[in-house]
Amino acid sequence: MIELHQTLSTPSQQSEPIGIAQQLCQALEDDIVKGKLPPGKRLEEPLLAKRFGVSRTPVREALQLLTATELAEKIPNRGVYVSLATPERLTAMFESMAELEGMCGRLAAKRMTSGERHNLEKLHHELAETVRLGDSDNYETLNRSFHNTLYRGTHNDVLVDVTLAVRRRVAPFRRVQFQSLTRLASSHEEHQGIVDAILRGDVKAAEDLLYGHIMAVHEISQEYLASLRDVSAQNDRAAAK
Amino acid sequence: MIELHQTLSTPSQQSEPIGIAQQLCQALEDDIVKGKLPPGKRLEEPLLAKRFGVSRTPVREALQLLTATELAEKIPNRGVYVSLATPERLTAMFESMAELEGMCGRLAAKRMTSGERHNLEKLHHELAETVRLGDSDNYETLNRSFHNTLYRGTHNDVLVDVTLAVRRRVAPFRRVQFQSLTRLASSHEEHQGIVDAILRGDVKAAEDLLYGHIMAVHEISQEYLASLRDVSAQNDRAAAK
DNA sequence: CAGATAAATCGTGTATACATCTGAATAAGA
DNA sequence: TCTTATTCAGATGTATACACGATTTATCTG
Repeated sequence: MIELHQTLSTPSQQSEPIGIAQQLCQALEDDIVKGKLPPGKRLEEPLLAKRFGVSRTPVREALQLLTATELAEKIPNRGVYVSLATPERLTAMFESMAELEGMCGRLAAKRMTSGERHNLEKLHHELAETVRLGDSDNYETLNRSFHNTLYRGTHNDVLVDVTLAVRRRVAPFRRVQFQSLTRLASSHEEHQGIVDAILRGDVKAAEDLLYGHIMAVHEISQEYLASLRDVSAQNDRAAAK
Repeated sequence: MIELHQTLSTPSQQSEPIGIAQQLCQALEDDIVKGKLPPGKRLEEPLLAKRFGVSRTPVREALQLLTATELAEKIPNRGVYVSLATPERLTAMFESMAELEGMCGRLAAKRMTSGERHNLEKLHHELAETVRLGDSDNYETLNRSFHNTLYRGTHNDVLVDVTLAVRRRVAPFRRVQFQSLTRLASSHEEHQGIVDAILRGDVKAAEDLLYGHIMAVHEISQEYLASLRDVSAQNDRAAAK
């Protein structure tokens, strides 16, 4: 009845020994993002335990990790439920992310060392290559490094943590943008302006450009969310049959 | 050998049924903040289980909650350790908090409804009363509501969550400011300016004043941290005897 | 037949038992 | 005596069992 996952281990970066709970959490995240687990769906421990072939203990741990990322919420004595991803909530997430990225950009433009600035420039050039090749997978990876470098440029570990936490939360909805090659190109163009602003220490421009850079993804994601709703509706119809 | 806690239930707000794990987490937080559990200290499950008279299961849950707040960090297969609270990290926390409060203030000044603005003013007046009476306990409670109202004024649930998360992280070090009555008064004076800025929709002023309001606590907390280090040093000497 | 109440069913919360891993102490060898 | 291997104690990771609570179904009463 329920489709079993053939393997829990992710093909990439299996090198470091990661716990079962984290793998379960990752798997559940993916399922939530892809709409297999619709918002509001109850996540029952015995079911998941059977599905993944483990006991309830690591499942509970995974669920707690999930709730920590706000992708699901727990009601005491009543189980864990997939969080609702309303358009309003999506807007709120992107606004928060945009504000945080802008903040990071402003501080980074002020504080980055010359070495860090050079590093950012280098990543930007490597990104150009992936755009030329249309290599969206590597673009996503390098793009992550690009933004990470910005965050760390603030020289504020807590701010880095906070920003990364929010990014994990929006990541599901950001990911879809990379499927469009035209978006890839315009994203890279925006990066150009950002890098310029950072290199010349233009605090205000860095902040504003980064804010816009994130908000540009907002609309795209809303369309994606709408398409998910269509899929969900289809599933509902199929289930009602 | 090890002093047992007489009760796990907190005297205040015991009304709502809260889980054991959360109570353990709270207790551990307090112990960490008060220096009973020094940074770097290993938190061993069997020990804590005995100490609180419960099994390892809820203890593990509590530790996971702790690590989610970054007050402790977990190394796979090697246990959970109390995070280090260096002066640099403290500065980073306060800077992040100040930036976030400023951000919230800016958005709140722009978006709060007249009802919300009125509510903020009302809380401000109630705070004035506690200052007059020197009632630091109620000041802390009302102060929390005051800032919560600001956060919610952004009309952005995610931003509220993020800000609250960081506040939980700095809360330990903010708390000490309320022990000083002079700080209570100056804190309230700063609130006055903030309320004025919000009421007249002065976006920039609200942001700047809130940034300063948080950073004012920074120095006080650094002194507190220094005093904690003294205590820790004394403990070390006593243990070495 | 509608509403309320009681019993059964199922999931969560907690405790206990077992497996695996880590760090250290000890023993063996050079 | 120092280095290295091995063993061993203890903690973490996982599985299983039990207690509690909630929800649902069935029964009873009006």
